[in-house]
Amino acid sequence: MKQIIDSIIEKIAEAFQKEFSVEIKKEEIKLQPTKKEFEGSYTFVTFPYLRHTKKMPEQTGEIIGEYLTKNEKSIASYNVVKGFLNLSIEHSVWINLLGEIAQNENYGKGEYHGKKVMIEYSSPNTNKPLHLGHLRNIFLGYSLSLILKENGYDVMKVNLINDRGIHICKSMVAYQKFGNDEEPTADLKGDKLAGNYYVAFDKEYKKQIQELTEKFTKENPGKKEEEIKTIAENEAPILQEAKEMLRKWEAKDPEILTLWEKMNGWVYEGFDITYNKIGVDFDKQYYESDTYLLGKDLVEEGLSKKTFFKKEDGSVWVDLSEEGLDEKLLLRADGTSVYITQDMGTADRKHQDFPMESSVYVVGNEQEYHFKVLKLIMKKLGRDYADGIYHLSYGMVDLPSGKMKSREGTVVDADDLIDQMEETAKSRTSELGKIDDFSKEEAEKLYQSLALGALKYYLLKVEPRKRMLFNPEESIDFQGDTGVYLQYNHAKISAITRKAKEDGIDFSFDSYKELTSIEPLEEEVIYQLSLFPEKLCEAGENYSPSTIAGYAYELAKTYSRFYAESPIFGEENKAKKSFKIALSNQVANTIKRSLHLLGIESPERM
RNA sequence: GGUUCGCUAGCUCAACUGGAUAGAGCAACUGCCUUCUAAGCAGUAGGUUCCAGGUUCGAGUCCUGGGCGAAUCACCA
Repeated sequence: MKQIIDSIIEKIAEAFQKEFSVEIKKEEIKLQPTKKEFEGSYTFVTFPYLRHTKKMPEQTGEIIGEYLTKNEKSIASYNVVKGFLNLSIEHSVWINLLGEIAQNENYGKGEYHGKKVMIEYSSPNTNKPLHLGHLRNIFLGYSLSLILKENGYDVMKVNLINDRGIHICKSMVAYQKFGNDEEPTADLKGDKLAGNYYVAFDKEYKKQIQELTEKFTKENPGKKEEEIKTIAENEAPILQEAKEMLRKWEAKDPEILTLWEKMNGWVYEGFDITYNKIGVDFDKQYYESDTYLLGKDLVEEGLSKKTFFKKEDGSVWVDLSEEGLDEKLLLRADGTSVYITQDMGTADRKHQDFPMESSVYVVGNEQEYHFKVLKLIMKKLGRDYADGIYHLSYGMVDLPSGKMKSREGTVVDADDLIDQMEETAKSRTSELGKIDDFSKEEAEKLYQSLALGALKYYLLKVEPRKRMLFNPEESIDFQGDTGVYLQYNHAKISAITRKAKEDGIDFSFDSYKELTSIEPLEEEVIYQLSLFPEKLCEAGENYSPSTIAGYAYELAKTYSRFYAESPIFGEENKAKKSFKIALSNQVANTIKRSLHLLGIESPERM
């Protein structure tokens, strides 16, 4: 379709030259889709050019429209409303276009250019199971990796696992105290087990704070409540134990390391089950226990380049006030590193492992400041990849009761949610009774596809930066603008192509290329199909799976109208019947490709 | 307090990066299954796009000021 649009634009430029004697650059001329209420497919807006044409908007439109119908054979007719010139395209152009799209199964796929991009997502802590917020992160990252690959990138998916630190020690301490050597079972995955002890730690910690506060208040009647609370929080014995454990861990205490490895191993097994179930994977895993000491040589490098500076106490800082930010600590006075130090080192390590032009971090929006700083620092250190650092920031998933908090156990657990949705899929499906001949395995697989389809689409259709509200009381829809609707349309069309093949109907381009006329809805469906390449491209440029979701829904909706009004196998005209089947088949293919880019499967039957 | 982000129908979200009468889904109401899958289709109703100015042929979109909400500005990660 691009050639046709380009050709029309060229002719518009020509019209300006011949009719108005003005030179307008082709790049300045834009066509936009015609609004549904008006006749036509593409619209040219005349307002910006009136100072050149020195004519009224309607007149300008008429003159250009007249010129185009005479000189551009793809234009069938035109109409001018106010200053908008609406162009209708010849039916034969649409028919040929369908043929072209149908013959190219990679229609719209970006040419492989080999530019490297790394996408980091998921990045879980090993002290708690995955919840709904993680799912938004994971689905975004995974979908984005597919979208960029389809746009011709060489993509590396990585997971940076946060496997050390005080929070990990908290669940370990609680396990030591209350665990009684409990082990994961079929009913209790390893990540769930660890998560339970993280919650147990918090419970005990709160209890101790309460006790200490009461005790201190008695002992120091005059003291401010807040001060006492702060002291209690710091002095609670169980927290001291966790801190002590972290010191031992850093000193490589064998007993602690054994416990750490054992518990983390359980968690990884638990995570793998979930990753596997939701159909995502990674090309490489990084562990923070390997990377947390990195970055110190970068601090040295920065000092010698005088990019960083040392304060009297020996701590190292960078001054970002020119960039409108503050001074930022990079190394503590005792020589230990902070969060940003690690991330600097990790950025370099990643680039050594995979020399990428851009590096995408799928991380929640509460870390926007952190990544802004990281990018600036790496730039100051002269890293050429710094410009390619991109923080794909997304909003939190909130519950009606507020924020999800793992340590308080107020989260929507990922596994539970998926199980629950599979149940819904199961009961809906059996109510409808369309797959009674399925084997048990086939049926289970379908429920899973539908449950994940609904969930992934639900999380991906919303623009990432918006926070979203999830109400567990109202289950995720299977109707309307949903993943299931798209899957349903795919399955519906699959039935048509199955029947066509059984009946031995040819629906290749040859079978309908003689057709001269098509219906408006058919034209609209082909128009939608022709948008796939630009939508794919746009999704890649904006790192935006929601673009694909919105596109697929529009396509399916347009097709559904066609499907409802226009019987296919009842069609008398043979060429027309073949055309309708080809059109349907192409819609199914495009829906399938779009869903695939969102990480969603397209069942043949449902 | 500074910075960033968000605010569109009762609810959840769109709006092709400045275009025409702001669109979908859910919820409500009306029709449509003896013909290719009704997890669907068609329709009714629902709006001061947070407010006030400005820029221009044209503003939900850009600028200024204000309101509400969130995040962040840690020697936590």
